Order: sequence, then C-alpha cells, then structure tokens
Amino acid sequence: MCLLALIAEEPSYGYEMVSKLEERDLPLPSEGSIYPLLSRLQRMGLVEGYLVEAAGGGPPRKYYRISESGQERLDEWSAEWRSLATGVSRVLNGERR
Amino acid sequence: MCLLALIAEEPSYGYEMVSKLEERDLPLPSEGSIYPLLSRLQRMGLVEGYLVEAAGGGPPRKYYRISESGQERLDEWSAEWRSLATGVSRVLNGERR
DNA sequence: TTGCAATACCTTGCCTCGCAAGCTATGCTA
DNA sequence: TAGCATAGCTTGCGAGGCAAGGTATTGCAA
Repeated sequence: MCLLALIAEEPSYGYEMVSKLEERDLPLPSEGSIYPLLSRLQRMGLVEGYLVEAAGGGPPRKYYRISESGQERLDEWSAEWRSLATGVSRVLNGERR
Repeated sequence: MCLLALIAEEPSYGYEMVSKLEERDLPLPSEGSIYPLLSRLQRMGLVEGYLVEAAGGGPPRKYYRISESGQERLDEWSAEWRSLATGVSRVLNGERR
C-alpha cells in the first residue's frame, strides 16, 4: 500500500522509492525486498511499468505509474488501514466503541 | 501485540478476547486464529496461562495474565507500532520528515 | 428426549510472503 | 584500474496467517 501511495503521488522507480520511504521513517529491512513487491503490484494490474534512460549514468530506470484500478485499490486500502489503525489505538488505549 | 495489550488490561481467555477485539472493531478473520497466537505468546514467556472452572457451563477457561517481560515487550511493541503508524500516515498524506 | 445453540478449546495443512543474501551491469572519478 | 554509486534482479528458507474441521459440556427449546 505504501509503495502504491508513493507511486500515486508521482511516478517513481524502485531504487528511488527506498530513499523516499526512508525520508518518511519507514526504512525497508532490505533494499532487495522492493522488487518482488513492485512486480506483484504490476501483476495485480495496479501499476504500469516503463523504462527510462538514466540521467547521469547507471542502468535504465524502471518507472511505475498508477493505473485507474490502482487508484481505486489504494483508496480501499487506505480506508482499511485507517480503520485498522483506529482499532489498534483503541486496544492500546483500553477504549471500546 | 493487540492480544498482549488486552491481557495487560486485565487477564482474559481466548474465547472472550475474540469478542473484546470485535468490540474494538478489530474482528479476527477466524476464531481459530487466536489459539496458536496465545500459545506463541506463552512460549515467548510474555504471558502465563492458568485454568479456571467455567461459570455457567462449558469447558474450563484458559486465562492468561501478562508477565513482567511481557509488559516490557508490550511497551516496545507499542512504541514500534506508533512509529510505524506515523510513517504510514506520512506516506498516505504525502508528507516527508 | 431429541436436537441445536452457545461456550470453550485445539490441530492440521496449504499457501503466501518477508527478507537476507547474493548476483549483474553501467558509468563516473580518483 | 579500482572502486563507488546507481539501478536492477533472483533464490531459498522459514515464519506464520487462517480456513476448515474437530472435541466436549451445558442449557433451552421443540
């Protein structure tokens, strides 16, 4: 969901997303974890990939942009996330509905 | 973590925790998921189990109370959770640190 | 008195997925 | 020419989620 949210904000590529996540205090345990995730998002039809020649050396970058169904899925996911997060807070603070 | 938090609040048993979670809008996907979790918490030494005769029929209840190291672990876990949750919010809202 | 619902616990087994580890290739710079 | 930064990828183990199904007891309704 977080990767999808990053891509929704603006198209991006794996290597860059790692640092974007770090900027938001969400470091990935390993840099290698991101590529299987991105392929999965693509396989699910939530994002589309396209190659862009690297500016300033290095291999070409594989950019991803969000698809229409990706945007819908993201909306669902973030709603689910918010509900989960509120639920967990309620448990941690000993409240009930 | 949520189960541990419930137990920290007051000792409880599996069947009851299911409804406590529902009360907080955190329904378990299946009632059966809770028992492996509770055993794991016990195996990790975070909770202690004890049997109590059921009031009003049915088999004896297996209550759990939190241990000292369980309380410490819970404090760590909730700190981690809060940091994770803030991170995710940051991503969903397109902020950076 | 038969049967069903509620209470309460537990186990098996598949299948997904996280992630550590390691690999490949390119171009710049010291 | 060695090394670093950039950028991508794959393999393999192991953990663990959870659907499904099982057991036993009590009380109430049909």
